[in-house]
Amino acid sequence: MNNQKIKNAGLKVTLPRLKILEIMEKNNKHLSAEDVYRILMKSGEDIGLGTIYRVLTQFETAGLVLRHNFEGGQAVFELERGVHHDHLVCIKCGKVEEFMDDTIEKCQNKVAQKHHFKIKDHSLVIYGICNNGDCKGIEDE
Amino acid sequence: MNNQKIKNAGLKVTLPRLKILEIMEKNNKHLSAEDVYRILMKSGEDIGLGTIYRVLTQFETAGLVLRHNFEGGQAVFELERGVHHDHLVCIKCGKVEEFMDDTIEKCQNKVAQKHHFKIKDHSLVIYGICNNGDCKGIEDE
DNA sequence: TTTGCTGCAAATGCTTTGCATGTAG
DNA sequence: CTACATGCAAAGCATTTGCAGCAAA
Repeated sequence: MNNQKIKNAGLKVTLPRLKILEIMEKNNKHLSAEDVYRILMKSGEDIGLGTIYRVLTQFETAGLVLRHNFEGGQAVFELERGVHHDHLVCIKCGKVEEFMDDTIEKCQNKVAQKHHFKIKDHSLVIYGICNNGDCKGIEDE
Repeated sequence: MNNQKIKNAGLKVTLPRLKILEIMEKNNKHLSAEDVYRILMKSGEDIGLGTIYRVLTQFETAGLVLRHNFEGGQAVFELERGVHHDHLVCIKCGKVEEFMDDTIEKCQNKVAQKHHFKIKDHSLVIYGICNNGDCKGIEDE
C-alpha cells in the first residue's frame, strides 16, 4: 500500500508523506498544494506548506503524482493512476473533468511525426463553462 | 498600420507601444517579456520591464497578441494573426513550431459537447525533441 | 489642459531553499 | 547513530502595482 509506494520511491515513511498521499488518494480531484495544506489543517495535522511542496515534488519525481499547470498561477496535483487522460477545466467554477480521445492521441502522433519531433509529452486542456450545479447558466466575462 | 492598431485598442500611441508591437511583428517567434526587454536594450531603447508587461497585457486584452503559458515559468507572447494553431515545443532547445489539425479541433468540440461544456478556449501543446540543427540526436534527461 | 503613460521600486503570489532541530531506519 | 525529514522563515522568480513625473491628444 502507501507505505510501500513511499519506500519504493526511495523515501522514508513519515507522517507528512503518508498523510499527503492519503489525501491525494481520497480526493480523486485535482488539488493545489494549498488545498492539501487546508485539508491537513482541518484534520488537525500541523504540516508546513513548504513540506507539502517538497513532498509533492518528490512524489512527482517518483511518478506517484502528476503536476498540471492550468491557467491561473497555482499548479494542481493528481494521483498518477497510470491511465492517460486530458482535461476540461471550467473557467467559472474551477471544476476539472477528465477525458481521453483516441483519435486526438493518434493525430498528435501524426503531427509530431510530420514535424520530426520525438514526442515526449503533451498537454491538452479545454477551457469552457460547465453546465453542472452552481455553474449552470451562469455566464459572464 | 501599427499606429492604427494601437489607436483601435483605445490606447495612446507612444514610443514604447510602437516599439514593442514592431518587435512582435518582426520576430515571428514566441517571445517572453524579457526577450522583448533584451531586444529593446540592444537597440538602445530604454524601456522598463514593467512597461513591457503592462503593454503586452494591454495588447493581449485588445486581441493584438496571444499569451501562452508553456511549461517552465515564463509566459511567451506572439502576434495574433487571426489563424488559430497549436504548438509543438522542443524541450531541449526551446524551439516552437505551430500546427493546426482539423480532426483534433473537431474532436475537441465533440468532447466538450459530451461533457456539457461550452468551450471557450483550449491549449494543446506537444512537448518533444525536435530534429533540427543543434538538437539533432542530442538527447538526454 | 486633461487624461493617460512611463520608469522605478516596492509589493505580490506561488514555489523553493537554508538551516537548526527531529526522527526513521 | 547516521542520514534523511521537517518547520520555519527567508529567498527566488515572474509578474503586477503605486506613485510622481511626463507626454499624447
